[in-house]
Amino acid sequence: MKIATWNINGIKARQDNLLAWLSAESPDILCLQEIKSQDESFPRAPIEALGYHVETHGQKGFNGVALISKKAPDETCRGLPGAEDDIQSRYIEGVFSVAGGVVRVASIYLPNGNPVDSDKYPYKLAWMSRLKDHVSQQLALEEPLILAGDYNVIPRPGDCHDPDLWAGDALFLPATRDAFNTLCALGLYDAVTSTDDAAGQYTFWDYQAGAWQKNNGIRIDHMLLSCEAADRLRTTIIDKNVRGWEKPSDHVPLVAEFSFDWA
DNA sequence: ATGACGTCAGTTTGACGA
Repeated sequence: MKIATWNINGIKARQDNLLAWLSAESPDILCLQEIKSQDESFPRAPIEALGYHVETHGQKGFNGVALISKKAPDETCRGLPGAEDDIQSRYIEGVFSVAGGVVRVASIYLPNGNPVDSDKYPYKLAWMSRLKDHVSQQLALEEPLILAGDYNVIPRPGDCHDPDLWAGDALFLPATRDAFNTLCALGLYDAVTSTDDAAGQYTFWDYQAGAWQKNNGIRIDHMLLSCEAADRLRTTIIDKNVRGWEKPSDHVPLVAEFSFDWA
């Protein structure tokens, strides 16, 4: 079973790229972030025409996440629990039946947090704390759990081209990395570094200043796994080729192959 | 160098992103 995550930076602007990628790669489950669309205006039909089921959690203009899957989830959860007054659409979770049990998959769009002297940074840290609380509950289920998405966290200096440039940024501040490490310390495995610990495995290149051409990238899209999921992980691939397509997203897909089969 | 570049909302320029 192939499970992927991709921040597409606008579903309407990226529809052709998405359909081409789905056709070429045929993932079983794809977690999308930054759909920048309301649920009712999400272009479901052409995706369904490829044989996919679509679950969205959108909002007007910004943010928005979705789950695209070859089979419908048995249940879904929209929004990260723990703050009923949070109206930003950044979390959707689905439970999928597979042979011998279930896999629980979340599409996550963690807040950026810049500028750090605004209320956006405390919102980011509070969101990470809520995520930790939620994940600790989910881990008690002892299920295969896959937390995939744009974390807006550069975990290590080797996950960016020039750490000095990121020193004061919300993606790389010590408090940000501490929160990410605290989350991982619940017992999660990073799919990328578990299979290849090398530096420079970027998932994002800015549109500006020729970042792609200079390979000035960062690794901020991650797939964190419970041990029950990590036991089934076969391979992980960052599909950086997609960054060179026409009208690309600034993020590329992260794809993991697991030894699960549909029920 | 709070800039470049891109998307969205919805009217032409501002908010937001990383």
